[in-house]
Amino acid sequence: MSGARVTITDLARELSLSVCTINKALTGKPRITEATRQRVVEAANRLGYKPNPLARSMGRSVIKLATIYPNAWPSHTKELFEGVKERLAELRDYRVEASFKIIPDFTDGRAFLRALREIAKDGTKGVIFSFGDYSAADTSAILQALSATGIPHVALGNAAQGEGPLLSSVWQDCQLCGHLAGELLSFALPPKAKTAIFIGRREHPDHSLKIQGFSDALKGQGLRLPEVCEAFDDPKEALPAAKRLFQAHPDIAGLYIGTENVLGILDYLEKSGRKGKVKVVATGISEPVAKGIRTGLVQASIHQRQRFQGRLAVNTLFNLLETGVKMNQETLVAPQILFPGNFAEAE
Amino acid sequence: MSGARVTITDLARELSLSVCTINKALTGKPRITEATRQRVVEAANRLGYKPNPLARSMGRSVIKLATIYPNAWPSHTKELFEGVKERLAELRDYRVEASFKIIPDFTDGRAFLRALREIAKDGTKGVIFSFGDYSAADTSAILQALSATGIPHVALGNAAQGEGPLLSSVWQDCQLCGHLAGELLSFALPPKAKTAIFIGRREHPDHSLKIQGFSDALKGQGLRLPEVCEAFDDPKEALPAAKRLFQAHPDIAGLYIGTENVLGILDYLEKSGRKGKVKVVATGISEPVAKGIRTGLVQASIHQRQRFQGRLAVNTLFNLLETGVKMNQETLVAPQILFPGNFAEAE
DNA sequence: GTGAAAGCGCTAACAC
DNA sequence: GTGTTAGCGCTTTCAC
Repeated sequence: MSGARVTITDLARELSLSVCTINKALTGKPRITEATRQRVVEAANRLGYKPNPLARSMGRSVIKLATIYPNAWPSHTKELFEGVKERLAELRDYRVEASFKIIPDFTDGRAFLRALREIAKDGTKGVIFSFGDYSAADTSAILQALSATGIPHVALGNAAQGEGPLLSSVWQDCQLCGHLAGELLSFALPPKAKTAIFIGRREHPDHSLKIQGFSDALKGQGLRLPEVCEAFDDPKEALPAAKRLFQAHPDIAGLYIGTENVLGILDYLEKSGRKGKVKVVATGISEPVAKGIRTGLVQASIHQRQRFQGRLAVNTLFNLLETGVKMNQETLVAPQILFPGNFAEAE
Repeated sequence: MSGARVTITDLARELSLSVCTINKALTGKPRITEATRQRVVEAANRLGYKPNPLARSMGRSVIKLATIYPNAWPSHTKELFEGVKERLAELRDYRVEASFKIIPDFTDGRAFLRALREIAKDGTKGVIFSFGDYSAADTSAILQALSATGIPHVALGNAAQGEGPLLSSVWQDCQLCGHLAGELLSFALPPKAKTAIFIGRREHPDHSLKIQGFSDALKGQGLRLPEVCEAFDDPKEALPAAKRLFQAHPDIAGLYIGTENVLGILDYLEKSGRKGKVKVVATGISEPVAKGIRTGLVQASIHQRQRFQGRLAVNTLFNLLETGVKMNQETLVAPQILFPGNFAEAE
């Protein structure tokens, strides 16, 4: 390929400066005149200099990152942070170290704030966090506190309201999840068929986006709008909710379960003998869904790729810290469509 | 997390040896007694030593890789090697350099052999290659020649027959492609519906595996076996073949186009007014398929992720060369299921 | 404000 | 066989 790589030493020689000065110029460090900085930057562009991230990692001191998240939703939050851990383990070679603060009670916003205060003063350079189920007041207090630290932070798996270069959100593309579920069911059902969507709570941003995506897809194919059924993210509520839904609408031919809270719903479908009579698109790769796929109760699943989201959150922060790449305000992760044939390998 | 990382220097101190000796012991270099090697290996395990790949890359001399591939099938071979190039560009930081030999005539096995001979004696440490459409004799001569060089080599996008630690194949999981297509159509069609599969040639390993996967999936759902239709990877043959198929079987309700050679088939479907009357699962993300998706002629596509395959081929070789990780004899890349909603972002 | 020098963890010549 | 030494490209004290 093209010739040898341009190094910082080449620049130094070219400009008759020391490598150290070049470095200062290129990394925006203080003690340097604006004039020489200009010269260096110009020469770097001209010669096509690209810093070597490996050498960079080896040279600098350790970067400390921190994570804060609630101990909840094994199939969601926990998976997200498994991805985070995976990627952080790889980045140990790049001299990145991390601490993990797990908040036991996922309704306790104050505990989150306390954890945050510890982090703020131990040299942490970046934070990855997930909210629990907090009051609006707690949530905004946390975001404010995070912003006040001046430390870049990434909200993982949540829609975090806020602006500014310090905050970035990485989460699933809920609208696309719903949309694909809608396209799958339109693919399989006749035009007039009745469908329904199961979610947690309408007001939850994830869930309202899924409803929207699902409805849009159905409309796009000329189908009618779905029944919407809430189970409030409560495992005990799922079965009765399903029962009510099907008693009110026995002619439902397609079902999109847009939540990870699937067990009760699948139980109901099984027990009420609806296997094979209603096409079911589920969410995720948890054991209940896996079983549904095996037994033929569920035909397809939309996987939100939590581990991948977690890895992405780490990368976002790392790129900012290491290379200065500005963080996107929001990064939406596209889901994966799973059928029995590719279900097992998904992760 | 856990304490500071164990380095080669720590080992040296622990055993009162020089870093150089440690290095020799751990990388299987010559000039060292078996006894000390044992000691070092034991201590490394005991202390949990993990070499730092970054430092490794920075320290060693440049690794030269080479690629050889025919100038054919823009939507397949070219995409595969775009992925290779992408990954190789990233690995420049790791002091990996590569040369590209493109064989103009994709039926000329001798040209391939000549390119190979150049490579064999310029210090190349690994080869990534794709076959063109060669005679069986040429193919096996090439594999023999590759093996004779003693250089590790990865067959990309082909089923390369052969054994031994020097050869690895990375390609699409054709059977899974077929299987998923079958599951998609079974999801949408009534039990007795008639389906067909379009492929290049029955004897081609890719294509026979797709037929097998497709048939298996249909059988699994209690559907009948598909009609098989060959278009011989010839763009001009596709339309007439489609015409013959539908004239013989006007009641086909589902179609799996298992080849990238789709244009003629889609043209025929459009012109014969079959849009909306037959469910179509296509292959890949080429412009004709994109158009089919946009216009509603095609409902879904199975994407073989050529770029990803290419990246994987590079990684396979790099891991072997850098870390000594043995290459799998075969790595099958799982395809991605695309619907209109996630078609645009696929790559 | 600028530069010399040490160091990150490992590899590779070349002495011993 | 084993150790010494000099890099790889960059960051980071700490003198000047």
